[in-house]
Amino acid sequence: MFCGKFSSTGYDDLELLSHSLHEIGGSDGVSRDGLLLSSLTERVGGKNENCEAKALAALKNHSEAERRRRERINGHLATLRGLVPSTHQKMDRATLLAKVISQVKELKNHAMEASKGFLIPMETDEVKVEPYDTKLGYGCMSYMATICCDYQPEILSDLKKTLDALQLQLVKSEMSTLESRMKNVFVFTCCKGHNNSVNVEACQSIANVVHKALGSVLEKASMSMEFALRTSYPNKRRRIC
Amino acid sequence: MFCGKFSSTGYDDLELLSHSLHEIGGSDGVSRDGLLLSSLTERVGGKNENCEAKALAALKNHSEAERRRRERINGHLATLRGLVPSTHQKMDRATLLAKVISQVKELKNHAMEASKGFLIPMETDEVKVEPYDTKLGYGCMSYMATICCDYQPEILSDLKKTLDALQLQLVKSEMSTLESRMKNVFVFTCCKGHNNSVNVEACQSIANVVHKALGSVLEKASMSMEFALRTSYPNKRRRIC
DNA sequence: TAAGACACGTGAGGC
DNA sequence: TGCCTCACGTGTCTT
Repeated sequence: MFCGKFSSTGYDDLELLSHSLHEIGGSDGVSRDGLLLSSLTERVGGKNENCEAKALAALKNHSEAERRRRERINGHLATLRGLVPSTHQKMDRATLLAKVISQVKELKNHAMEASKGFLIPMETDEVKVEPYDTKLGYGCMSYMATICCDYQPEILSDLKKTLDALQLQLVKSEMSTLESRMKNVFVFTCCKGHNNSVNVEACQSIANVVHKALGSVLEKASMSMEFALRTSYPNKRRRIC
Repeated sequence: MFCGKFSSTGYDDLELLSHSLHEIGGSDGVSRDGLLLSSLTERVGGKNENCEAKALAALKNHSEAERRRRERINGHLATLRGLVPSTHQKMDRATLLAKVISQVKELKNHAMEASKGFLIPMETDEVKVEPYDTKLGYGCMSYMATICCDYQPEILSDLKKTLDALQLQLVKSEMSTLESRMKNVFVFTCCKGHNNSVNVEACQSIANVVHKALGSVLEKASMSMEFALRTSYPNKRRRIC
């Protein structure tokens, strides 16, 4: 074994090292630790003593550095475990990483959708809930819900209450009013359950519930509008333009 | 060594195994592989032959399974390397994971912001660009830009053109008009450059550019509004309500 | 040279 | 028992 040009400083932690090596040694009686130690002890007192000590110290440093590296990586993995939605924390490393990958892709899709353009309210009243993004994949499907009707001040709070009550996982929510009309579009997702597969029926039923809820918001609005028109004004007013 | 109650099927891949062991053996002449093989060959012909063979085969299986596991994990890591924004693919495993963590948190914040509520246009004209989310961290800062003014049909296309031209990384874009007023709010981010640190000056200059651009949109709008008022109508019209 | 990163084979422990 | 996952120390290559 070649030791190189060390400036031998004289310190000697051989004993300590051999002790720790014994401690961490395997249960096998003829392990290589034994080999190392014998080849070490038979030279004690020789001119290679420092050399061997250095090598051993280097080995110790090496394994400790490796341990630190492992700890760093595992720390990050633990953080990721906390970031992915999971039923329980028992997940093997590969599965965790796969989940992280799908999560990142999913979120990126959401971000893309969230930065899409404007919307213009049309003349006809409308409530619809339809599948929005089929290319999402990764056990996630999204719906776009639209409500378009005459603008009334109280409809906003009605709508907000309804959405809050449904506890949807919103991706985007856009509202615009134009002339006397308003249109609100929001996108929500139904992501996979804990069995990792999309529960299509559940999603569809959620979509139906949303549709119903929006329908009653619209109905309430048009009823109060009708009432207002009947009692006070002969015609629906529009902004003069 | 204890072998247990194997049903010895008679096959013998000892030769193959020892060959592969030599192949993967370290450069050290007295490695434990040598040890294993000697303790193996000296018993050839004994009643423990099958036992040893089994043990060796199990060891081989084990190491191969471990290799497959490593490959699986590394495959996922490679996928993640492709998902994080990076200048070059040379990245530490720990660094990669750290980046993934920040990316996930970042995207989650975006998703949260994207699902936030409504906005109401006020009476006074306004253009502002201000830091939006300071808790983002992870080398990412976001700005919220607002423009609020009288509604005019052409302002929407002006605004859209302006935003497209600036090529901002939009998080959220909300527009609402109420009475004759409109308000548009959008959130955009300036994420870290390739040196992993936020270029604060660059972000600020982008914010300034956005502010300027919105300012000219507003100016154009108010000028055309003024013109319309002067030429056609004595008073600004509002929807009667 | 030393320090860091990765792949490897292996022992331990959980079903 | 076998199979699987993880932690460990080490060899090797790169900077």
